[in-house]
Amino acid sequence: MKSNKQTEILEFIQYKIENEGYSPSIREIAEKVNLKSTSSVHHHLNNLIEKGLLSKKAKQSRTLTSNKIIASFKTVPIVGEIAAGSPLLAEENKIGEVSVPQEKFNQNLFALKINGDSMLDAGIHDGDIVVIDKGVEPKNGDIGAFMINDTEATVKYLDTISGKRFLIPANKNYNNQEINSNIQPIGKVVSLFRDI
Amino acid sequence: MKSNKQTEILEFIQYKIENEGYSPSIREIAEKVNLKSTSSVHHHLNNLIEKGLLSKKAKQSRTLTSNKIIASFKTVPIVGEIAAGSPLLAEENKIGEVSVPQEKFNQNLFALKINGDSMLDAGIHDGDIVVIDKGVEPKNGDIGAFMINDTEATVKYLDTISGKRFLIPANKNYNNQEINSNIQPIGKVVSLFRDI
DNA sequence: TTTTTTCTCGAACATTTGTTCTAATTTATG
DNA sequence: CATAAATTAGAACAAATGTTCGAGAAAAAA
Repeated sequence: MKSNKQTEILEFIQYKIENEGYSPSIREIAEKVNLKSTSSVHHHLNNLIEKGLLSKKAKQSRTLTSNKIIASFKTVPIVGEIAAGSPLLAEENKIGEVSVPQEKFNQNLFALKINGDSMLDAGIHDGDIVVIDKGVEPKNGDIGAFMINDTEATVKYLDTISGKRFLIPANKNYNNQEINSNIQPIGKVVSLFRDI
Repeated sequence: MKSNKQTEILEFIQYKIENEGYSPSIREIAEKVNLKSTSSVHHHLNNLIEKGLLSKKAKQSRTLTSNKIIASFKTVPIVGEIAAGSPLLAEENKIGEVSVPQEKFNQNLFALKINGDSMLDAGIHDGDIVVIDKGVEPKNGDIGAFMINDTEATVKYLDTISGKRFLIPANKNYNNQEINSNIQPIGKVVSLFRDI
């Protein structure tokens, strides 16, 4: 009897949930941690629940959930270059998925792979993945995603200069672009991922 | 009968798993999608399984799992400023957690919150979270994390100049720092997260 | 329409599963 | 050592749950 039985049980539950996708039954736990009786497991479970380490629904099978901060995630699609004429989020434009923590997730999120270095001075590099919230209209000073001619998505600063609104790159080698009817805002850039 | 019943069922299962942490029972599904018989649900479940959209263990309750690419994640601790004398990953230094996709996860990962703008030109901003792999020794040209005097963690480029090894910031306002016995490599920076 | 397929219902059944109780055993405590 | 507390075991029970079968209803196809 090396380590604590309760720890053993807790870890098995967490392992099972992470790897199988569902909680073990009491008898499965009993077998795993070498307890001959379901009531022994029951005893430990109640103990763990009292300590606030576990939760479960009474009289319902396999409803154990670990209260350990096991973040829950959702994935949002990553789009790359936009095929001419196709809607932004068309399946053909999808090049992958990126995950965002559930607490930040909403149905308006998607991600865009950055192509080029026009936002380099904002710390947004070629190949970075930016997450965009379609539900938030970019305001002056924000970094937003914009659709140009329905075929190209671009990420730029938005700001007003002398009463006119411009897409403003964060790179001196690129020029400001005045917003016209060919440019539609998509949403606001809310986070960034990079593999180094 | 507006939308497809199977879609309805699938979405309920996914919703339930994501929000409650465990799969619904067949009767719970029946009630939710307005089917009076468990066998009706059973029928649809088998259909969904045949289509490869669901999996379950036979004769075991609440073992439905969605085959939709719901990425699995693990969290790694984020450390901020390092308390003097305490080891890098001491509990007191931990300021949060960040998640990495399971396929990239290994036990050597942890994250560091960037303090300052010494790596600005590498697109690493103040407040960014960088993930560090302790199992990978930074090589020349890599961005690595280093421990200085056992009290401060820093992220810099590593390179050799005239036969000597330096920590090299990505910002002209900061100076190179020659590596001596007070500077220990921690690991290589492998990814970056930013909330905008 | 007729035929076929798909979907739904109801009921019954077999297992799995959580729960409870008492007692034996082990471990800690004085 | 003696006592108390914690742990484990065994059995039995009640409830939840998955499964199956037959038949009817609805929808689709011919």
